[in-house]
Amino acid sequence: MKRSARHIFDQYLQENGIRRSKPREQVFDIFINTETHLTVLKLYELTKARYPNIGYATVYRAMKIICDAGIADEINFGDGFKHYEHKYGHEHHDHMICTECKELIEVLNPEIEEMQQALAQAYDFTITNHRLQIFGVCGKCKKEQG
Amino acid sequence: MKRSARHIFDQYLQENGIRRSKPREQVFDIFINTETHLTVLKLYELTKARYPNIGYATVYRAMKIICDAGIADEINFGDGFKHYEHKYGHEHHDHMICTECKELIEVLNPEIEEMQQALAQAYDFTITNHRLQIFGVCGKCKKEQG
DNA sequence: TTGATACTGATAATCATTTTCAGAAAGAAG
DNA sequence: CTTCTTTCTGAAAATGATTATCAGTATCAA
Ligand SMILES: [Mn+2]
Ligand SMILES: [Mn+2]
Ligand SMILES: [Zn+2]
Ligand SMILES: [Zn+2]
Repeated sequence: MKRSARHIFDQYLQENGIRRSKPREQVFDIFINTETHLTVLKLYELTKARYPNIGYATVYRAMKIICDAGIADEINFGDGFKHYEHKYGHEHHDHMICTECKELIEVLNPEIEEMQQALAQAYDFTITNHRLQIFGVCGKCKKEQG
Repeated sequence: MKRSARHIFDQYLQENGIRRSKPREQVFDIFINTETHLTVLKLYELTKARYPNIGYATVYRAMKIICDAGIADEINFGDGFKHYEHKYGHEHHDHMICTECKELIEVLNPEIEEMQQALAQAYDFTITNHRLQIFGVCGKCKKEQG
């Protein structure tokens, strides 16, 4: 049977003596029910909309724990903001970002992944993680611009 | 015959009405003679060592222009600092970064580059640039750790 | 119920980068 | 060489995302 993110999270809190506080649960609730790439500000706004007492710092703190638990992943797109996406139950993937409309396309090419491994081996390098971000213009934006 | 970075830079300044000021030339001099990936602070220190009057803000300003001229490239390794590397006269390449000793290995795999193009085409996406950073542990560090 | 301890929201601090600004330098014209 | 306009400079202040601080509050095992 499938272990839910909820279960994984509970177990992580348990094992690390982290309390199941209300504000933390609220951030978790909003994050887990929003399937997009979220910035801290956006996450704060969404949480605040439903749970008006939430504090900005708490969102940062909660997301750090949610990442540590393996539920979320922090992404750096080089725009000066932290972004979060779902990790648990999601395959690794890379990102294609349209610099016009900011659309984000998740892509995965197993061959590219393999070649990175081969490349690393040639240097006796052991990969722990990688980041591939492709920037450009999406089909829609190309049409709109002629 | 080969057009030097110096020539390219002069032409860029000329065409954009940017003056050939002394401090700007000093930063250019240090950058062009340092073949490593430089942070702004490091660049400032190196420049200051030879030209004590240089200001920190001037290094930022000069590097922006040097990048615009196509001589340097700004890299974001996600460590909170801007890094600069030589662009003019250097082939595109990706980076492998050892998270232990911070060593930087420049790599290039033409097949990976091609597959990115193929991947983009499948989405009707036109690539303007990309960033591939591979993090892990280098051979040296693996030995030292047993 | 209680007591130790983790957690909270508000706020201040941090720190790389950017902006501001008054004085200095570049460079075109004469 | 002088003059004049405009760009440039260094120092210092501002910015803005993230982190740390702190006094009061909530959690939860006992
Ligand atoms: Mn994603
Ligand atoms: Mn490089
Ligand atoms: Zn687009
Ligand atoms: Zn290493």
